[in-house]
Amino acid sequence: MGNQKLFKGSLQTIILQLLASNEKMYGYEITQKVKELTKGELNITEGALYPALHKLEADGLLDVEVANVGNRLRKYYKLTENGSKETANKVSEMQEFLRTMQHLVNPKFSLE
Amino acid sequence: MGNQKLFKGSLQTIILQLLASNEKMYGYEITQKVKELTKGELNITEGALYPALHKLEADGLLDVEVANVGNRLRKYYKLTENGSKETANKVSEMQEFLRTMQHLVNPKFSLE
DNA sequence: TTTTCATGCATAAGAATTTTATGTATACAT
DNA sequence: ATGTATACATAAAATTCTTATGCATGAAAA
Repeated sequence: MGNQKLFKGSLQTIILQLLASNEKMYGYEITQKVKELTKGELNITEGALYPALHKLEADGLLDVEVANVGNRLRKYYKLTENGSKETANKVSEMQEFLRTMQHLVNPKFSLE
Repeated sequence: MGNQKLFKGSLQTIILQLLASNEKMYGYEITQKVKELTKGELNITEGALYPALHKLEADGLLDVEVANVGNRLRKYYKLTENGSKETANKVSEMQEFLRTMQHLVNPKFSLE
């Protein structure tokens, strides 16, 4: 953490990209997966995650499927057809953003 | 533009990094330099820039020097000693952030 | 056995950062 | 005259997130 604020605006893209490679996931699973993949560097808070999932669903990018596992509730999310298209767009934008930022922040930038 | 929102939280770091490689700059110059360096991809708005500069100054990271050029006012900003340290920190955080995001968004991520 | 931790969902208040919309002013070009 | 570039500034609104709660199950630790 510490640079958590830098992730502002990238949560949707992260969720979509995870669902592009995992078919279906539920909220808590997403938080754990992100923590694992980033070695604890990024912790998605529930206060950010659940509203984001609801918005993606409202925008038609995700479908929900409620399941009962043991005595616990799970809401599995997966990409809709339109969600897959938007994922491709958003991931491209993210990569372009990363290239741009790297150009600005790279040490060799000092020489230009 | 389009991915402008992704830059949320990175404006301070961009300003500091520019001042780390340019000694002193004024607000309008910063907007033009960023536009040039990113080939128009990133446009810093004045409504974001000026409050950010004032905050960096208030936090003791920047010093101001007012100048008159022609009949126009310019406020030149430069890093304080403490500002240079903070720049190093923030740039490191940014690079760590970029690595993390690239790991999450990279195509090969789908294979993990 | 009671308190803590992990799982699993959710929302609301507040903070931080940005966009959008203005406002002022000089000066050159159309 | 009107627009465009330069140069500063602020205020209202939007966006996105953090922090603080709340509910509920179940296992482990104290």
